[in-house]
Amino acid sequence: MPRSNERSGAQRVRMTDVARRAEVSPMTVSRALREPDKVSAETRRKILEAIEAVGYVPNRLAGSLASNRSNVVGLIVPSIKNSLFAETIQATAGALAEASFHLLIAESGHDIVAEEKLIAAFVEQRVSGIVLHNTTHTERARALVRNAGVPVIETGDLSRDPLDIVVSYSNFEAAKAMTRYLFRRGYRRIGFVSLETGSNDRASERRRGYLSALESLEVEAEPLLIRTTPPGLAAGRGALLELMKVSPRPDAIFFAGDVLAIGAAFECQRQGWRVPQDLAIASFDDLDILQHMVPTVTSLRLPRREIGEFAATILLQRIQGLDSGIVEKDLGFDIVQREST
Amino acid sequence: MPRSNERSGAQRVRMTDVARRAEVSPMTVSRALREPDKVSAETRRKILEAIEAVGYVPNRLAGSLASNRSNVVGLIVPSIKNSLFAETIQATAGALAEASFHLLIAESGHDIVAEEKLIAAFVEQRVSGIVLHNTTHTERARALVRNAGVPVIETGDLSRDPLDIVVSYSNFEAAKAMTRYLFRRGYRRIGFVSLETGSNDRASERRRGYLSALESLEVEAEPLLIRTTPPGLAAGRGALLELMKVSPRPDAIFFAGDVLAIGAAFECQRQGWRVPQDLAIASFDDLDILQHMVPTVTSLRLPRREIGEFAATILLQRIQGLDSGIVEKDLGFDIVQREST
DNA sequence: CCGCGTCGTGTTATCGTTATCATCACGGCG
DNA sequence: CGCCGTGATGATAACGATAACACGACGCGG
Repeated sequence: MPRSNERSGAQRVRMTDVARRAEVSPMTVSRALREPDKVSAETRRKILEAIEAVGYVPNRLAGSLASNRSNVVGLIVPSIKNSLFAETIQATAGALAEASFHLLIAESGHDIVAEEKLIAAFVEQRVSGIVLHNTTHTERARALVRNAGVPVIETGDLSRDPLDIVVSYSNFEAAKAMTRYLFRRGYRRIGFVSLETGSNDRASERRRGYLSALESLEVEAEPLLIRTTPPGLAAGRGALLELMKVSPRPDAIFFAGDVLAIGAAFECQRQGWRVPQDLAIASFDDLDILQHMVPTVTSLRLPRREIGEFAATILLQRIQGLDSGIVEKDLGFDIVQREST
Repeated sequence: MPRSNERSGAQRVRMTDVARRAEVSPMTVSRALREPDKVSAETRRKILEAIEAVGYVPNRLAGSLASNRSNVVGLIVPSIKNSLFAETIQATAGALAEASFHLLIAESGHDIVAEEKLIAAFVEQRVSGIVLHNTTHTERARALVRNAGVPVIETGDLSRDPLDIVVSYSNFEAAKAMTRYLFRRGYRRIGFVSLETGSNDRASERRRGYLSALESLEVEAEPLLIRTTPPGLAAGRGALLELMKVSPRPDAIFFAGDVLAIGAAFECQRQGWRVPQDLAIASFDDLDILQHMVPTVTSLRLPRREIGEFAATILLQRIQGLDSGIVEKDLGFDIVQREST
């Protein structure tokens, strides 16, 4: 029964058409494309010529359906705009591209129910792998990926209860290390600013790290020196102003979220507070800009690129059935000391 | 003939299984999911119950193949890391998500041959639309999308020779307007820095705009005051230093690329050059940070979010066959004056 | 000189949906 | 009272590829 051919100018060329022109069976065309070695040189030549001549573009939907394999990987981040993720995404996409895999990207906005829906959508698309930046998920989401049997990589934090594979660094340890570093530099009233810890597991891990460092240093945590804010430059500035109202003032502030430290550093300049003499500033993510500011800003260097590459590599291995056995990869972090502390 | 079921724990549930359990035909299940109105309330209830019970997840690969429609849109940007694109991507993804469409994202790295390959890959995936940020393409790429009949939206610049639909602002006009604005502010030796103009059509349009402004102002362009650099903060700094060696010095510099102005502004601070007294600085993209710096930086505000939303909206209309007839949408730009000029 | 592994290719069934048309029960209306 | 539109459902044939097996030709060893 013929079906309506809705798409306007689309010249629909099938493998059969190529086969007819090359005077072989469709199966041979299929092989010529996927396993060229299994086809004689002469036949291959004829087929490639035919493909060129008729303008054939393989239909991967059909291919994936028949072979039960797809060359698409799904990736979900809390926010595409966050430059922190951008580099990881770039690295992931790059590594996947080499294996002709593509990336379906979506944004969960820190909402685990939204994440669940996106995971469902990805499973419907039969992606062959999923990369997540959150480490907490709805029960339904967990069941979904379990039943689908899709390999999943979590990259936001080392998780206690991984879905499958984890490639990350420890937010807890990183925050702890930075806090201890500040103490070692002589700062005693160390303020801490993080993003809202509610639905953001990374933020709360960082806060835990800060508190744990203080405890190990036998410094009593001061609630007044701990703040949470929304994301953004302006919020960093706001948090700074609040903290500087506390008496006695903090002598250092550790900004544990995205661009907060940058907003704060600018405000210091505006207020005429000297950094680091009047106030030391430390940041979490080592954004490029930190090493260009005046003064340059101390921060944690996170293995953003490495996380992306590693995630892609492991995923590809799993997809190709070569189970590396790796369940958790801790890529660590570095503290980069600069003028601000 | 039974086929090997490679995927490990994947419980493969088909529509048929749901149908059997709900005691209806698969077709009714299909309808219950896509056109609920066409199924009686009672039947629908049974079907949803069955879906829940057996844990059915529709296979969109099969669905798309059969219906010749997909809910995936491809998007290609020169660089994912570029924050300029991030906001547009976010807006596009958001608008598409509302219609249950997803975004396949890839990076061309300013290489039109790479772009061509990506377009081919997207067509193979049978995406139902493509969003491109470049406006120059290989002939093969043009043929590819033409034959595939896929709607394409270009967003990088208003193009003279659009592939299909253009949603953007004019880089030429924007650069021209900013240059004229600087002149109006009293600056007479206006330097210009852009990214390499070779494969980057936007960069060369901006340069044309700068030159055109000078010409209209009857100011002779000075080759020494015009530079191109690689992207990045350090490059902006480098360009600044080069330009400040020219004698007589420029009294203003217009940085027409990504984060160049930011790097330069920091270097001014470091060198003790007062902005804007010793040197005025203007930037192209209105990144958030510009309004937080000290001094705040004048820039062009580009409709990044609007471009993304509009692109998605138009694409969806085209996909749904409601041709709006819009071929080019100029979303304009604003000059935001701040302390640096 | 025959059996058998290998190479290149074709045949057939299938992947899991959806489009189209057929069917059937029902009810209003002339 | 029978005709016919309407609403709900089903049967069947695609969609465009790939997996698995079949098959003939060929070369090699015993």
